[in-house]
Amino acid sequence: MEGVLKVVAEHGVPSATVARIAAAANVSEGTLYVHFGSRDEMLMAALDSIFVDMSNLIESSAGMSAADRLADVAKRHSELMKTERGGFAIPWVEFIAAGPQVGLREAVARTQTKAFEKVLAIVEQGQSEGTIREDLDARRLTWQWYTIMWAENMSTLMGLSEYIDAGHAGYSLDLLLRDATAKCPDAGDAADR
Amino acid sequence: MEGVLKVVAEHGVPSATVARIAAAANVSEGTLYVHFGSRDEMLMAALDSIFVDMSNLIESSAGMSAADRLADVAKRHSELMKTERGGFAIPWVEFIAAGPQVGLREAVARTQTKAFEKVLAIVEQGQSEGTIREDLDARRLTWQWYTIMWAENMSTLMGLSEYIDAGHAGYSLDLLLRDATAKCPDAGDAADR
Amino acid sequence: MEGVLKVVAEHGVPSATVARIAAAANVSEGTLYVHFGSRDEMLMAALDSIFVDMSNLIESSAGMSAADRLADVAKRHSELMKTERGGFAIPWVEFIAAGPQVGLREAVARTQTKAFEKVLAIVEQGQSEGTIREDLDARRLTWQWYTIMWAENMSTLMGLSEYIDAGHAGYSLDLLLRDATAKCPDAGDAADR
Amino acid sequence: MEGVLKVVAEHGVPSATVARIAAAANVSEGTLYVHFGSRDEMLMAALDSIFVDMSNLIESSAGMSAADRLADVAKRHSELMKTERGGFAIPWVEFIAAGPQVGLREAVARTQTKAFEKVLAIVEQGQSEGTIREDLDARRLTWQWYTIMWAENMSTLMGLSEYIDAGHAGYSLDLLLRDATAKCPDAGDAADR
DNA sequence: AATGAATGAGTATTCATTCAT
DNA sequence: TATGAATGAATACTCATTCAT
Repeated sequence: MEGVLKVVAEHGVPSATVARIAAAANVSEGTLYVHFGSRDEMLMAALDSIFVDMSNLIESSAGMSAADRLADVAKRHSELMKTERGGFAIPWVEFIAAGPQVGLREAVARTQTKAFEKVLAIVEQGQSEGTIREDLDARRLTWQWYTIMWAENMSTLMGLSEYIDAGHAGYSLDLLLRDATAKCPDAGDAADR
Repeated sequence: MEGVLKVVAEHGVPSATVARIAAAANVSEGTLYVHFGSRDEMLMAALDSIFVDMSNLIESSAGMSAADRLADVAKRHSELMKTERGGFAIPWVEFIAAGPQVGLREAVARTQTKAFEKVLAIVEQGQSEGTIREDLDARRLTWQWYTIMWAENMSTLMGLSEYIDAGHAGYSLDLLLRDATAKCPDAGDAADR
Repeated sequence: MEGVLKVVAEHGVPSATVARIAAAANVSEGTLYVHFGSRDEMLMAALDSIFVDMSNLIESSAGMSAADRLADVAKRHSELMKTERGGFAIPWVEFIAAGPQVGLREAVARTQTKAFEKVLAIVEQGQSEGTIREDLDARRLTWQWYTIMWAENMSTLMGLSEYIDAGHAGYSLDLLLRDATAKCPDAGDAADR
Repeated sequence: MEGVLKVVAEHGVPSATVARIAAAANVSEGTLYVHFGSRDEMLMAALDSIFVDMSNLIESSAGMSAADRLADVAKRHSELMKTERGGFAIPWVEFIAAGPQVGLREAVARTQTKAFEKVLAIVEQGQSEGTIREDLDARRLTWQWYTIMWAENMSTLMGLSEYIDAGHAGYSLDLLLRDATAKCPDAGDAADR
């Protein structure tokens, strides 16, 4: 149900009440329970929809080289952060914080893992193409890439304008990608990786 | 009140109800209101207590060189992550993600900013001591350090055991600190920074 | 909701709690909030219902002469006072004295004003019929009539049995109506009125 | 305790909490319970103090003729009505409406009865002096006088400015006192009374 | 005698869920 | 299938009262 997402985006997870979801979806509360077993299921459905958005974001840059794709996805992620409620990123962190009870946190972890695999595929493709250094650990590089995305989420959530305005995320990403695409890494670094 | 932190870590901010806090603190709900004006005040007090813990963590390593201190603080942060409830880090992210409530998010941002200044002071001390490269932007370096800490928080919250077990945070930190302490940075890198 | 009135009459407005109202109405507290937005709305609805009862009382005597109607309404009011909970009069005074709350007092004033107009209409009808002296100020006469009704309410509330049993209200009313219907008022009095 | 009255006057009976009373009296809540057995006892004490004010009002006009005293007391009552919270009259009605539970209403009735006796004494004194017609029933006349006072209380409570501004109470009182002091009542009236 | 911290029952209100229609 | 009235447990907060100091 798309109404769920609208409400989550507008009110946050704790205030996404069944009444509000029903109103947003233009159905009665009872009807919601015909299609979902519980409010948690509705939230899970919203999380799935977030994952679809994430996937689209990651896959929409097909056709570019792997490094360009990583840069492009990160750039569009940054732009998303600047929109009204931070795109799907803010609801996503709210899901994480929804409390360990309902199983929402585990669902987010699963989603994160699936999204990780998608980015990992890009990195591995880059390595097989030869645009990303093969001596790097693909999983490690992908986690480093995510580290930067998470930091962007966190700073947006906290409203740390200095972090966002100074472009620290973009800077770190440049560094990461430049190193990953360098044809001749200096010996010392390469030995460690 | 330390009971608040326990409940926030266990249930998340939205489910940190007054009843649960009272139970965790082994007092009645009414008693809580003798000492705090509202649930929000309780949460704020818990946040303050988190900041004190953060400050202690950062300052307890006095006496070492700046780079060693950054590494030491990060190491103790990592260890904290592995304890029962992730130390103060889990409540801290819970606070951030608590939703655009009462101003909790803003309070967290203020706390983060104060903690940032403490780490920044270490970096600047390192630069004046000569143990940290002076050509680096101290604020940027501090944010990079925090980026890694945040990632550790997030992955712990989500229970991403791969990230934690593989020591990605430690690896990134090594990279960051090695670069920051390098006596003779190669020309290309130095020019950009 | 008539249950509200019962509770107000039994416990007074300050003690007309939602729990008691729900019990009196034989529904759950939650159900009350399906139909009313707040406790204040419940009280307001009860006040409206009181006004309807008042209106019915005033209008049910249609067909008589104006003076007879005034006497009849007062007589039925008196009888109401003697019933279990003083009819609607006790809740009504409870509302007045409820304290400078939500605007309950103002709502009572509006109700009183509307009820006043209904009695005033009877008086004016009597004047145009010629059964009530035209040299009297209709509004003043109506207020005098209400003064007697109020006293009956107050004495019932306080349980001043002497006032009620001795029929002081009926006596004062007789006096008022006899004077109002006198064909040839003595000159001195008429000049003042 | 004078603090009680202050709080009752400021907040009304239902909001006259023990905490507020303690604050107004500059003692701790515990201390209040050293001197009073319960909040109700505090309110009773406040009611007694109201009675003292009432008595003072009634007795302060000693020295005048009985009819003048009745007029004088009523005049000062009117003036009291126009002050901030209607002098003691508003708390008095609030006590009546406090609900039949606590016994406050009965206490008010006793107070009213005692105050009635004081006015009755004036009337009887007037009859023995010869300034008030001896053929009138003293109790009835006193109740009639109270009827007017009550109406003033009620209209003030409801904020019925028309009633107050038009001076209906004063008018009715004039009528009552003129009739009560008339040397030679016309035969018809006298026969009835 | 005076205190004030502690309490627990009670306050209005919200909300996920059920179920007869 | 869709509804929405009904529910009751839970929510944050208040307050009269007690009692160890």
